Amino acid sequence: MKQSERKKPYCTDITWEGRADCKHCAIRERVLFSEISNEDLDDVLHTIDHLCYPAHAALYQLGETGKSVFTIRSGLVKLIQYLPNGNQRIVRLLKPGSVAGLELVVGQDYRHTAIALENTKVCRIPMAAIEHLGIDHPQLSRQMALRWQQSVNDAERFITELSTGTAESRVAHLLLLLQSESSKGNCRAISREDMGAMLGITTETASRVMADFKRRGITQDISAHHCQCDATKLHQIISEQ
Amino acid sequence: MKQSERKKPYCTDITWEGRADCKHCAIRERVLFSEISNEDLDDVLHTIDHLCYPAHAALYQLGETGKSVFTIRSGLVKLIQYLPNGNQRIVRLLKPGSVAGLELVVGQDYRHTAIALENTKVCRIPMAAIEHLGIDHPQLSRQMALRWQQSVNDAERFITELSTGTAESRVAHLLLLLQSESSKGNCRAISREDMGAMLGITTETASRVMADFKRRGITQDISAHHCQCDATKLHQIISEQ
DNA sequence: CGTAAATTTGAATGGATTCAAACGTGGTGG
DNA sequence: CCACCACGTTTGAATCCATTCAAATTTACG
Repeated sequence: MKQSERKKPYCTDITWEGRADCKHCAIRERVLFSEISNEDLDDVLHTIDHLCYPAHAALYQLGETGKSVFTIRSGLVKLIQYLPNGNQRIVRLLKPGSVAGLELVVGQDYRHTAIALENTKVCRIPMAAIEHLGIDHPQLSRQMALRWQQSVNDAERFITELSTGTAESRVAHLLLLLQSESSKGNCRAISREDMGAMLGITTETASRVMADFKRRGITQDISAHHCQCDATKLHQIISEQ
Repeated sequence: MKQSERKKPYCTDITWEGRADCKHCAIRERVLFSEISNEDLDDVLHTIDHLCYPAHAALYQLGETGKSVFTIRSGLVKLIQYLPNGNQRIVRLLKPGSVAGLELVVGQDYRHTAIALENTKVCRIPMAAIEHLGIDHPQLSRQMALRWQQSVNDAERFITELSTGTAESRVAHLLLLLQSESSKGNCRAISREDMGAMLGITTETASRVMADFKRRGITQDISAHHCQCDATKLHQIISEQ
C-alpha cells in the first residue's frame, strides 16, 4: 500500500470551489443532468457542490453509507476493492463525464473506495437531488442508464484487456486506454503500484515491463506526469500474444 | 474452442414453450416486470415468448443488432467476449432472475455472445415492449437500474475473485460462486474449458486444480452434472494466499 | 540538501503454460 | 449389442514467465 495513502487516509486538502453552475457548465452535455431543463435544475442547484480533490484524496470509502454521487469534471479517479489478503485491486478508472457512487441510487452502500489519482474536480450531487428530480424526469433515468451501461462496459474491459494475457500485453492495453482518455497522443503517467493493482500483477513486474518499453522506444517520457506511446507498436505487442 | 459450438454455432433445438404468462409466473417477483401491474402488462404480453434453449445454444451473438432482451427463468448462461488471438473470455454468468442484453435499451448492439451452459428457460422480451412500457413506468426503470447495478457488481466480482491470485484461489472462488447459485450445498459441474475461460487460466491448469481438489476431498462428484464442495476448506484455501 | 518513497534491477524460486500422450466416456453405426 | 471414434479430461515433462526477496538507484519533497 502507498505510504501517502497510509499517512492520510482522509485527505483534508479538499477545496470547495463554489456552488455548481450547471447552466453554464463547460461539460454540461456530458454529465448526468444534460437533458434536464434549466428551470427544473433550479430546485436542486443550491445543493450541488463543486469540489476539487488533490491526488490521493478519497472521495468516499468502501462501505460508507453515503449521501452523494459524484460527477467527474476533470482528472482521474480509481475505484478500488480489497482482497482477502489485504491487497487492493483497482476495478475501474473514472474519467471526466463518469459518475461515481451510482450504487446509492439502488439503495446500496458505496462498493468501492474512490481515490483521486491526480487533481480532480467533481460535482457532488446529494442523493436527495437525484430523488427529487427523478420522480418526473425520465431523462435523468436515461442518463443514469447510460452511465450504468458504461460502467459495465468499463468493468468488462478490465476483465478482457487488463486481466488476461501476459504482463506485456496487459500493460500495452493499459497504455492504450490511458492514451485514449487523453486529448493528445500522450498519456498520463501512472505509478507502478497502481499499474500492478489494475493489471493483477506485481509492482516489480509492472516496472520491468515499463522499463523495457522505454528501452525499446515504445514509450518515452514527456514530463513528470505524461508520456508518449507508439500506438502501432502497442497494438503489435497485443496481437502477437 | 469447443467442438460442439463449432459444429452448430446457431443451435436450432430451441423450443417454443408458449406465450409468457407473467401474471402467474413463478419467478415474477424476481424479474423485470415485477412491479408492473397486470393490467398494464396486457398490452405487451402477447409479444413476449417463453423459450427453452438446450446446452450450447446461443441466445444471441456479439455485434448482432438485436431486438430482444432476455430474462433467465432457469438454467445458466455465459456471456463471452473474444480476445485478439481468437481465444474467448467469459465475462459474466447469468442465473435465474438476471437479464441479458440490457445494452439494447441504451441503443448499443449486443456486446457479448450469450450461450446456455445447460437447459435454460428464458422470457424473450422485444425491445418494443420495453419502450412501450417504459414511457410511463418508472417502476420498470427502477427494475432495470437494479439489473444494471447487479451486472456491474457481477463483473467486478469476476475481476477481484476470478481474475486475481493463484489458480487454486480462483477455482475456489468459482466453486463458491457456483454453489451459492445452487439451492443446496451442491454446485453444478462446469467444463474445464469454461472454467479456464472464466478464470483466465488454461484448460489444463483448471483440470489439474480440480483433480487435486477431488483427491484432497474438497470436492466430490454427486452426479454427472453436480458436485459437492466443502465450503470451509475452500474459504481456507482462499484466505491462505 | 537530506531523507523517505518510488522505481529499477538482480538472482532464485515457484507456478502456470505448452506440447504431447494416455485415459475415460458417451454416442454412432455396423 | 458391441466396437469404435470423437471429445473431454487427466497427467507428464520441459519451458517460460511472473513472483519473491533483496539491494541499488533515482526521484520527490519538506
